[in-house]
Amino acid sequence: MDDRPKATRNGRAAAKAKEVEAELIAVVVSVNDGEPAVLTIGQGDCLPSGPFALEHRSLQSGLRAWVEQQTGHPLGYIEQLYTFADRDRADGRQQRVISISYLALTRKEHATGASACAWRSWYDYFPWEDHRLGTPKLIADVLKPRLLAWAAAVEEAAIARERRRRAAIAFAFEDRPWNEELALQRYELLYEAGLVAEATRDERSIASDSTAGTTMVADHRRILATGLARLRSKIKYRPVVFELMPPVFTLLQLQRTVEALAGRLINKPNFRRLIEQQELVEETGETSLDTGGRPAKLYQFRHAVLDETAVAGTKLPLARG
Amino acid sequence: MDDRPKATRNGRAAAKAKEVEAELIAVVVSVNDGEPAVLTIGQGDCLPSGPFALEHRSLQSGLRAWVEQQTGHPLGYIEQLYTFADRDRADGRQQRVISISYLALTRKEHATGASACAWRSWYDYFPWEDHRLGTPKLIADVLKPRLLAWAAAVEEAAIARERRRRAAIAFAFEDRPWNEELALQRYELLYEAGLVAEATRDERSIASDSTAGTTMVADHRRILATGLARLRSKIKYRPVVFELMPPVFTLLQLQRTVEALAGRLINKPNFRRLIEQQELVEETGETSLDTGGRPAKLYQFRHAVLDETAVAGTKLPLARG
DNA sequence: CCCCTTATAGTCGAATGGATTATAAACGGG
DNA sequence: CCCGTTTATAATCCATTCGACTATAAGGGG
Repeated sequence: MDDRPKATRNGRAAAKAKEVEAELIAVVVSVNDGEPAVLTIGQGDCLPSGPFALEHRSLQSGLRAWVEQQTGHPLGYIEQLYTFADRDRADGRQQRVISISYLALTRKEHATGASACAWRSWYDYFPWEDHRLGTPKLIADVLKPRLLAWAAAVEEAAIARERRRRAAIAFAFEDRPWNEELALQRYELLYEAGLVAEATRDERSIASDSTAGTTMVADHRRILATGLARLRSKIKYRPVVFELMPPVFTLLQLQRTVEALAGRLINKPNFRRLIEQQELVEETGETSLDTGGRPAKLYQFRHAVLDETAVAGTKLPLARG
Repeated sequence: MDDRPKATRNGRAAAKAKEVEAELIAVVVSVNDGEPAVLTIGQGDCLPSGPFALEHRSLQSGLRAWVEQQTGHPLGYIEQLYTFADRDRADGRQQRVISISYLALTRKEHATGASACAWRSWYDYFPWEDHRLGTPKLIADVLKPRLLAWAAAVEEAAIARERRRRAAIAFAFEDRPWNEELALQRYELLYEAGLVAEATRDERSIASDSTAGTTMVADHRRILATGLARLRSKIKYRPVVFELMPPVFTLLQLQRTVEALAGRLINKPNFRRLIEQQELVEETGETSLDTGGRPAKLYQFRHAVLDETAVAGTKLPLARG
């Protein structure tokens, strides 16, 4: 008796074609001078990607190889995002494609040679996500009225109400608080409402007159939104920001980086207190003079904390620790 | 010019075989009378699984079909866990297998027909994870000495120290606090140290005399550990427990379910306060008499909270909300 | 009726977290 | 050289949260 799952032997689909093509796709992020950027190829409308092939030792190493080949950029920290399969392939082939997406954090610095790649700001693709200078006018002027119109366009009152509620939660209408982590829900809502060009393109329906943000190929923008949402969530409970920082930095530079990711401003004293009480950084003893005012102390990441995983914040009232 | 990623056209691997087999695999969880269970097939050594085939509309629907076919159990809530590919297939075929794993939460109640499946307790597979009745003796009696021996078995002092530190963090040695979310790290540590049978089996090395927990096929136990860790983490910030509860329940039943998942006890008054102030439940007006003591109020889940996603707990000191 | 069991409410103090104010140290212009 | 500007850094205040504990209520069984 072999030790493989029974399903692979007697399942009802065992006789049919089961082969699929597996594609690796990367959301490579860096932050430069307070501007979050993503690594693109083509006309800035495509994420680095390539098929998973026999010569790759693992999914991760396959991804690294493709990104390095297409952009000249070696990757450090990477983490799996999501695996998609329900993509509509326009060509008639009876061949499924599975996309395994990854989030990579890096620094721009590496020279990229002559590759046809470019760093583009996140907020080119999601202009409604940057709230650092206040709520973007785009939301009140364009998105809100069109989302409400989309809700009103349906017959049933219950569905219309549900649409309004979803829009209100995602985009902070009706005095709700803005939640930066809902980036993916916002993109999907705009897609449903036909407010991003991908939706009308996929549907082959009437082209929308005004659509928001720069378009990408296939579902790449959705994958980018997935990475954005994951990163905004993760910076809150894991010290991943430091993957985006130079070896030595000031606390304000660190704050600006987090603000760039979160798309909103942070209270300065409280941010410093948070960083210090978690003992995430240590002083180098040096100071930086090019701040314009009083010199700022330079810090470096305490790599030791990466292993002190034990400090995962509980949320349950556990008994007698 | 077509709109597909360039990589699929001119990559260096384009000429080689790129087809892979995609396998769907499910960790189906339920909790019955305070005992967490996982749905298995075979001799309790195999998770429900099957290949992703053309007739499946999506990964999720493919998974649902396989689980229902193999176990007769319809699935409700499911979420993607992780996609693996670096498995060693013993057979010599030059064919990669990608495993896409899912976590499903359900209730045992559904009649499962005559399928060859069984509910097994989590803690059969991970006996070191149940701390409800105190720290299992297994840890101090077996795992700790063998982990320390494994650390001592290496030449370099730095590596030995690193091994000791990893073991101490994962298993709460040296007065560290126990962290129930590290279930996956613990399994992987035991695998590295050769303390689970899968490790010695995969290595085809000397069989270990004493190994811990019930073995599973291939890497199924690792996938189960992944699901366990994910669920233990998720119950802290999303109301997923209710997927495991009957429509109506007492607060103590709810607490026992969370305790079963977390593998540790919870402070009763504080748990009640937490549930109530989050407004997760509402009274039905009924009471339950079969508690043994004073009748307990019956509650039901407020499904409205599922949409109030806005309450994602922040951890950054954001400015002026 | 007493006692045991479980349910439910309330209290107390430490710690956390958001907002604000105060002080220190550089620079540049008059 | 003083003075205003800019930025860094420290300290304070207060509301809320959270863990641990105590007290009271309401059923069943001997």
